[in-house]
Amino acid sequence: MVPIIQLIHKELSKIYQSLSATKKLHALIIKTQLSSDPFYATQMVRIYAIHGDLCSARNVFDEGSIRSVYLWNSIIRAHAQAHQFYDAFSLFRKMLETDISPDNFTYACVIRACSERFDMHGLKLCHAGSIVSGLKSDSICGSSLVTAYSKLGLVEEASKVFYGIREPDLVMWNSMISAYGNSGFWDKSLELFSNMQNSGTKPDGYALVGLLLGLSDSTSMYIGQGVHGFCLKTSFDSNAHVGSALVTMYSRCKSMSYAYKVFSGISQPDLVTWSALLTGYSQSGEREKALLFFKKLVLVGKKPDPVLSASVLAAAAQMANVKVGSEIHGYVLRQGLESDVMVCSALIDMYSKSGFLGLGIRVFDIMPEKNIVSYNSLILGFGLHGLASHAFQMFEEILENRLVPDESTFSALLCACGHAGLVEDGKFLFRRMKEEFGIQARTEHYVHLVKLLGMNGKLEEAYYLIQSLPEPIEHGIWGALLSCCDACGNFELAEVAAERLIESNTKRASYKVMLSNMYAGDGRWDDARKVRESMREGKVRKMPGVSWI
DNA sequence: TGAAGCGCGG
Repeated sequence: MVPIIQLIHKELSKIYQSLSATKKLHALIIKTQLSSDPFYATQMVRIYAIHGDLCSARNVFDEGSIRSVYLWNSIIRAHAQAHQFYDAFSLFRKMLETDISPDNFTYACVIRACSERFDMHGLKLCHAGSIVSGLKSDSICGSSLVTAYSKLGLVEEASKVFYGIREPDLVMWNSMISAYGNSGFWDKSLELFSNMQNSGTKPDGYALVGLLLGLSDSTSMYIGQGVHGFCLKTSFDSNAHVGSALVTMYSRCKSMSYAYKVFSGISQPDLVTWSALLTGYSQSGEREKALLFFKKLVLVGKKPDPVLSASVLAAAAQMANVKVGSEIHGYVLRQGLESDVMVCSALIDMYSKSGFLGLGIRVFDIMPEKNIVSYNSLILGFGLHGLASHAFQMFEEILENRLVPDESTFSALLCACGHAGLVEDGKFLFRRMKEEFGIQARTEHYVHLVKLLGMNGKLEEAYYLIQSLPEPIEHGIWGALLSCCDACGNFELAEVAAERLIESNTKRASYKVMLSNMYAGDGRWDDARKVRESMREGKVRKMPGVSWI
């Protein structure tokens, strides 16, 4: 090989060097007249994209090289990875007009882009296109389809793609296991995990993380323990991602002692693992511990990132202690994270929940970039302070700024209606959410709506609303009705709600306490005693030890 | 001499 080409290849392997080194290399390639060779053009596009210089990448693509499928793929990917979806898709369309056909890599890239911009229509088109191109049984294309469908909530479609492939490879198995896990079907992902092993494919860390993802409450913790056992046997517990997923799994199952045990067994926990533990403590009510671990992580020299800062701020928000929260605010400022949109949203939430809505508004006003999360935080803040009209003004602003309201936006607005007693506005908003914005109501929305009705003298309407829902009805919804009955002193309905809660076999004691207190308050001591006794009986429950693997 | 599909924390 000519020495200069050798030099270029040596430089190409050092791609993580600076942008200026990349530009020098580019100049060298132009000088040696290699820039029309699609290999070198592809390499330059890739390297410029790594350095975030999309303009130079695009110039390389536009300037005269022969366009191989590699070159097309590299420029489409560069735009897609930078979330410049418009450019990515217009290039893809241009490519379809040329003699070069897209291959499995091209489709994998545009399919992923569709899921990232929640473009169901585009996804179906790309899926169809890949079939026409003869990629129906391709596993690279297939696994990206499985992931994309499951990200858009269509697990059924994902499984159709999966079962259409005769011999799934490792990534294909993992994609489907994660798809089921992400959708909460842990039983199906477990079944697949076992099928995968029977077919002779050895699981890796991805499979285990996918499996652990679906285990999200204490009812499935014994499964999680089984998976944990498997991780120990196969030494996957020392894998950083598996370790974090285990910490998260135990945290979600409200079993912080296990979560901590796993955490302390990881030799070098990264920020994600720390954050999983910290969020676990914060969400299971042990806020002081969350703050303590935040201090510890700063002490061992870790530099919190925006996500971790946001989760410690959430712990402070729960404490409703502005002193703690503003200390963390100071820390965030010193770390230079004050313009991060996630951190700012957490600050808004913390200040408003600590009673300092004005400070939250100030953070909102000066933040350089606002997204739907920051609007949601402020709307919730206005709602909590009884300022429903301000909350609705913010909603208008969201629409004016062409942002898309999400589930949390409506949840916050319904909560605002509840605090201000705006029954008709709340009902209207609930309808708009479904009809105009196509958002399916979730438990939290029903809880807000039931409370809004129940607390404003419309207990029966709330009851009929719950009656109209398909089974199984989340216990939180009946719980909301029960607390309204408690507040209004309606025993008749309270008993119905309590009965349904007991039927649903929820372990939460607070409902029974509420009912028992209601009876006691009315002097119905026998009834109160019966409820108390049933609590004592129900309490003795042992976690069955089962290994599913 | 080339690219790529799957993972944890808000």
